[in-house]
Amino acid sequence: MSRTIRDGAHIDVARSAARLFLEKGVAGTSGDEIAEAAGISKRTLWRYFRSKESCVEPLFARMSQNLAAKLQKWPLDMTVERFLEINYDMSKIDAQEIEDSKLVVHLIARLEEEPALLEPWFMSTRATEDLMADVIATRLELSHTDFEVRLCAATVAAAMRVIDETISRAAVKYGQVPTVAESNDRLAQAIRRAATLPFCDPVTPRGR
Amino acid sequence: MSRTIRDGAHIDVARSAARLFLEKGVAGTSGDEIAEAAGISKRTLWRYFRSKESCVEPLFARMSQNLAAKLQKWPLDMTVERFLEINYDMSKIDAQEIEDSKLVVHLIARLEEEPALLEPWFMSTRATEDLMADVIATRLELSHTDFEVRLCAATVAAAMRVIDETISRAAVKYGQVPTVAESNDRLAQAIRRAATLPFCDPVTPRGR
DNA sequence: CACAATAATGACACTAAGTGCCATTACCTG
DNA sequence: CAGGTAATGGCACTTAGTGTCATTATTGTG
Repeated sequence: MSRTIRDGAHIDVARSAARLFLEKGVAGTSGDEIAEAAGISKRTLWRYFRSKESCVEPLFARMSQNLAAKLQKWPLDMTVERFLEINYDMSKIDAQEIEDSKLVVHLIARLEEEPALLEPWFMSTRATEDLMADVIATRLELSHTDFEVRLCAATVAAAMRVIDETISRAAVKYGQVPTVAESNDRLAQAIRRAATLPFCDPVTPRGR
Repeated sequence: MSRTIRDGAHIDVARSAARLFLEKGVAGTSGDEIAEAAGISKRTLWRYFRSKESCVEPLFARMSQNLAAKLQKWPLDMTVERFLEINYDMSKIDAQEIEDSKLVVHLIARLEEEPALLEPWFMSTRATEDLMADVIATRLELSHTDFEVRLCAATVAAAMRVIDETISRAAVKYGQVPTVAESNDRLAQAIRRAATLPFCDPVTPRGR
């Protein structure tokens, strides 16, 4: 990103912030505490983040980027279902990433009690939307600024958000942890149904 | 709402805040200025709103509630297209409401330059989502907490948001003001395409 | 390697957002 | 009119967030 800021500096802070938020609530956590827990000065914290709540955004962003990285490799001649099925797991060998996922799931599960977390969560959904717009535009050979593409990206991102919220709540509050295959299946179904453009099916590069 | 707070006190503040935000930007407007412009004390302002940005929420909310009021009267045996066509305008005789709409359109058109306004805007979308969940649930005789209903409400609300953003930007930045009929048509189409459940078509109360 | 340029950080003072507390005022009820 | 409750205002206070500048780390260059 920038020239010399250590890669991962922001997400390290995000992890500290997330743990504090989960432990003591957003209102019960001060910026100073986050800075101290992350081992940076107060001043640097506010250079990294525009607000206390936004400190957790890098965690949400990582999930998006993760998905993005996968979707980059989605072959044009494959359905979403098949693609997600094949890609199920694979990359999730990193222990850090599993830990991050847990934090994210707990944060999402707490959205109702912690409305302050809604802002970063919605910002993340917005980022996912942009991401999906690129994916859709690429598959259908359209511009990512095209109205139809924006519309489709918005509905799909919204569907993904609902899936995330549903699964996270079920996991944290009712202990219903689905298998990765189940989650992916549910996600694929929701994406397909939410889509307003046919990007979920195989597409043919040149042909009309 | 509450026992003695004057009805419309909040939205009056919202109007003052919106005008100031549009004139001098969010960052360039202080809470004190908003309070002064609205003729209330600083202290009361912070009792009304949790943050500076959220001051404009009642304006967004009014648009949602407006739509909600209409949708309450959506007959079960009518399509969205027809319903919106029939309801096009009608209620918009109130001068105040036209003024409010203008403010909202300008606020939405400025979302890119004023990311601080994204939070209240997303909150409003969330409210619309809840609203649509009720409409969908009623039409399909389901619970508004049902996963399928939530999913559909989310995609539809997202579509409505994109329409609002598109139309507002086009109007403010390129002077392309569509007729009410055009807007409604576009809205109906987007809703229908975004929907994951068949609530846009006539539904039969008891049957099946 | 040394040195200059530039980017990142920290320290500290400062502004402004937002809260706690309590006295005062408006409103509703009997 | 009296008395209870809800809303407001004033003021002190906390904390989120910024401006400024000196210091330190990093990178590129001869």
